Amino acid sequence: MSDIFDFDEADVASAEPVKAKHEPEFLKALNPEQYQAVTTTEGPVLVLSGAGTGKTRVLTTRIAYILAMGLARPWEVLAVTFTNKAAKEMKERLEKMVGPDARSVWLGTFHRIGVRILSKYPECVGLKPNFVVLGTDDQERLVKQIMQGAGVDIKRYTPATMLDIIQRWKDRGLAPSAVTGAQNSGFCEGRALGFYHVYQQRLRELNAVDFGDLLLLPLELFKIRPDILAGYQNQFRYILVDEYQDTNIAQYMFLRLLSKAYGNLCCVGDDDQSIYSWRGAEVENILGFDKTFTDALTIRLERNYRSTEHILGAASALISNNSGRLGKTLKVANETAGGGELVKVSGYWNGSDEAEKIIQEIEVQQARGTPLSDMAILVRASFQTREFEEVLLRYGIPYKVIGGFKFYEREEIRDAVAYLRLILNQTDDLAFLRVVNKPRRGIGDKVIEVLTTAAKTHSVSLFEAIAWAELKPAVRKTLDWFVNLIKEGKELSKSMNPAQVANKILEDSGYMTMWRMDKSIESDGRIENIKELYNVLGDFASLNEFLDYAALVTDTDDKTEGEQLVVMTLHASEGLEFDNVFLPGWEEGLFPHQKALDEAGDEGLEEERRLAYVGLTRAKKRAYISYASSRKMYGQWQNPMPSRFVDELPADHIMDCTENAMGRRGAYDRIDRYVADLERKGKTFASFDNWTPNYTPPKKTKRLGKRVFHDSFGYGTVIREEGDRLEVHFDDVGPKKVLARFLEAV
DNA sequence: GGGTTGCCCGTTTTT
DNA sequence: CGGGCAACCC
Repeated sequence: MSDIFDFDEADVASAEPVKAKHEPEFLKALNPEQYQAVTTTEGPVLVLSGAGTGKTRVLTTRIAYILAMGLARPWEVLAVTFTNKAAKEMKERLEKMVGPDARSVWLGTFHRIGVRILSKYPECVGLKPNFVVLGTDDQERLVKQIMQGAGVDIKRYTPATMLDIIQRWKDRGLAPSAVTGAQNSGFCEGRALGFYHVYQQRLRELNAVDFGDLLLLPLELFKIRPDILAGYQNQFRYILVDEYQDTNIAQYMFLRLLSKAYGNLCCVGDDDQSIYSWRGAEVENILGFDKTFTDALTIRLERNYRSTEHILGAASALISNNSGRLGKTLKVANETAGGGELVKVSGYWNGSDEAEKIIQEIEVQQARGTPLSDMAILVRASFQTREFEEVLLRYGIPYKVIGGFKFYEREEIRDAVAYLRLILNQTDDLAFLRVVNKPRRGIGDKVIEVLTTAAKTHSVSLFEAIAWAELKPAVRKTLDWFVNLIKEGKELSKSMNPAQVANKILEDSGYMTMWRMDKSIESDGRIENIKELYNVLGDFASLNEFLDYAALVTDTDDKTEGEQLVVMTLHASEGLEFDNVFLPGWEEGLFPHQKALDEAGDEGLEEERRLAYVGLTRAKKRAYISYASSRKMYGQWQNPMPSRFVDELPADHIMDCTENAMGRRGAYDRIDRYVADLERKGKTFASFDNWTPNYTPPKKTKRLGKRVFHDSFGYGTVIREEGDRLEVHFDDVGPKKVLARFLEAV
């Protein structure tokens, strides 16, 4: 598993590459545009690659072509992706085409490439070898510490927001000294920039970097050391970039710098699939490619090999509502009789109705021959997965929720990794703080304070400070034991494999016992996860090697096993394809998401629309869009309107599958709700013979019996409610009818 | 130092 | 409605 991310260090300087005379056979499999994208090796090239047009094929074939033609040697080619998954896939496909040479190509995520460069010259940017890459939780803790230390009201100005601001600066390639007054955020009375300074300083003290640094620091390095930059510029004859629409400004600067000597930069992407602006991606990179790179050639891949005409027609019409596009017209490469099935659009009464009907349709489709693994439910927000999980469990259908909680972000895994980090490196203060009192050993804030002071006066790490600090006997005993434990682990790691070391340390420290004693429902899962970690560790020769890997990998369990239905967010679906795709929750407020509209206005709306486009274009044969007229969000029933995206779908490509006779359905629904209400109150439901369809259930029965406060009448108890009109028995003035909005819950 | 209660707030997520 | 966190109490 680690081998995917290793590089063969074959950068041996030798003579020029040897050029070949004949075109390789594999070019014959390409269509004319793909052929052009592959063989136009010189100069800047932008490949606008629509959904399903064979972008990965172009990228891998292009590298294979460059190598086969002898235009460069493997280590002179740099290919960057966003995700480990994409890198892995590309590497595997390349290996099939060119054999072991693939291992010498610089192929990896931006971050992985960044680490590789930084590991070679750590001192130039103030790092020591073996620096730590921080996870989000460590970053946030650090920011919080800094802000609290500066006396900031953490509730008013949250560390998460602060960290976000820092990240946006880093996304733009701005070190603290480069942020100008105008770019400083108004956040926290303009103190944000100051915190950024301190944050970077603290990172260096801890010999740590965050994800943003993996790009920012190489850029800094190139600035300070033009000789090193020149070395890389001369090395990389050809640079390729995947998912260019998702790059941020720092990544753009990185690519621009490195491609300067040869100018052979090939970016592949689709502006219509840019869905990550909220984390710093800059659509301008792709929109302005031909302006920033002079003489750039733009090649459009518009032949779609994936979807039917109806799916493509619906998707194209939808995305045509966006302005500021580079413009592509997707054409079906393989025509189907009648254009395939129409996109089905259904309205349902509520979220659970929607979930149930979708699962039923999935069963029908499965019976008709589509394997579960060729179907997917794509949701806008992760809370939507819950409703589907409930139904899937009830129906006994194997499924997998992708994304959500990542393996390496789980508490128990971060803890276990922290133990390992500390064993390898006793100056890792963050790891120390994480595990010193886990399981509880009676080491609290006070002891940490003492250690921090001792560490400062003797300029050592917290772990080393234990030897110097003045401690109460009981604490002394515990900490000496802890020191011993870690040192013993260190000793063992010289002779044992990482899995054995981890097992020993997690047992001896009492960490495993802590979870075994834990009665909560999650504890079994946590123990399982740690066992899974032992498995992963078994693949590594040393702890060091494992930690390098773990820092940049967030998921091991994204792969589905056999016959499983996948449920995931639209964001996570980018780059994937399925026979049948289900797109629930197309409702105003949810999709487009209200927050996207509030925060980014029209831009936000367009990004939401691109997300819808991404979702639709994942489908090969069938797409199902649906919305519910009532949905529980934040514990409250909402009655959203169908999404405007539903209206934007062209009539000739869709079929309205909403069950007819809405009136009847309306009646049934109201009865359903009434029954649900009765059940909630613990009553049984007798018969709805007497029920007229006009019955409207009271909106918020849960206010009954609640204590409330009224400005003029004082405290009281709700005794009856009719919509917003409540009858309250006030302690002082007796029963009164008042409007809910004049009351405060107590 | 550890457990409990009460309050706030609520996207998307890779590395 | 529920999770996460901070203030509060033992």
